[in-house]
Amino acid sequence: MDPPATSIDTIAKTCIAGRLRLLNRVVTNIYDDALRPFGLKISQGNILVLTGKLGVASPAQVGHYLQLDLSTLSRNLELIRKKGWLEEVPGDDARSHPFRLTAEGKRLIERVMPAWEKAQAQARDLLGDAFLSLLNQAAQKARDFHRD
Amino acid sequence: MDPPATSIDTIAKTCIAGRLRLLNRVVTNIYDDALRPFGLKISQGNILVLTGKLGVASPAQVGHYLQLDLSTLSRNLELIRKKGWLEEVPGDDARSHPFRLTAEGKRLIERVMPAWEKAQAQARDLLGDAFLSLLNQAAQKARDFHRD
DNA sequence: CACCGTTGCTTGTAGATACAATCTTTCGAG
DNA sequence: CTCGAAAGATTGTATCTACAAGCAACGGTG
Repeated sequence: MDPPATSIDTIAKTCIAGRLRLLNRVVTNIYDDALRPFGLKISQGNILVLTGKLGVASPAQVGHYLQLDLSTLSRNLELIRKKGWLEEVPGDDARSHPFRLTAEGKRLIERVMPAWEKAQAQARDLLGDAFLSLLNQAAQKARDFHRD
Repeated sequence: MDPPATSIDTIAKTCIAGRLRLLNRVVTNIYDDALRPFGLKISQGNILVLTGKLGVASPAQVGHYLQLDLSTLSRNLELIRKKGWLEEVPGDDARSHPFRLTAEGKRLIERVMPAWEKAQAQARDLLGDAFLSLLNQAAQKARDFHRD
């Protein structure tokens, strides 16, 4: 018979958050290493490409799609704006702060594409195709996940 | 014929880091919400349970197993020590700073177990069992992943 | 049109993360 | 034994993350 597992053993061996967070660190580092020559971090890159797809984007839109807290996004956007990759656009509603890619931002994305592809290939090697296809489904589901 | 996808489209639709990071945010929030009544974050919880399994742990050991930068770990450990859940132990080598769980730290883990189980069940529902089994393999592989 | 709740976003504060640089201790070469 | 490189960890700086609180603008109700 197996002896009863302690709480410590159970959590250490099975915690989903622990494994997902570990993987997140490793994979984020792969992309950040690849993009470092361009002064871009993948956290910012993902905001840029989503903005590019939206054309004109609002914080609320981007925050929901990336499941990113608006207070986090607010400060991330300020940094990206300072780098000249995003610009504000006037909105009809005075509360809104819509923004879009600058020409420089679009050029940046083209320039980093080869480095991004190398990182993507490394991540694919590490995780495997089966994992990746389930990752897509899970991310889609998580976008519609709302706490309480 | 499909029109050729732009760099923006390709990255937005396929970036592994983007999806993994989104999932990491959602899942981390699930656990942090569940553990908040105890003043514990899952980032600290994972360090605690690993330390519990090791008995006496070194920063290098924990950093490698969690794939966590030592500079990050150094400051996380200081916070956890201040809360009384970890304590330093004397080491033979004056360079080393080994540590272990305190009695209070062990009690904390027992106390949070039901809340952790609820979060774990929510995460399992969100991700699905197929994903979780691949997550285990990938995390194991990532532990042996070394950059450069 | 005056009030008041809601919406959209920013600020205050705190923890997590990593790179670069630093510091002390240890160990090996000579 | 001395010196210099390596090991083990911390400190300086910057970014990412989220909760709580706040602020200004909108919109409906009377």
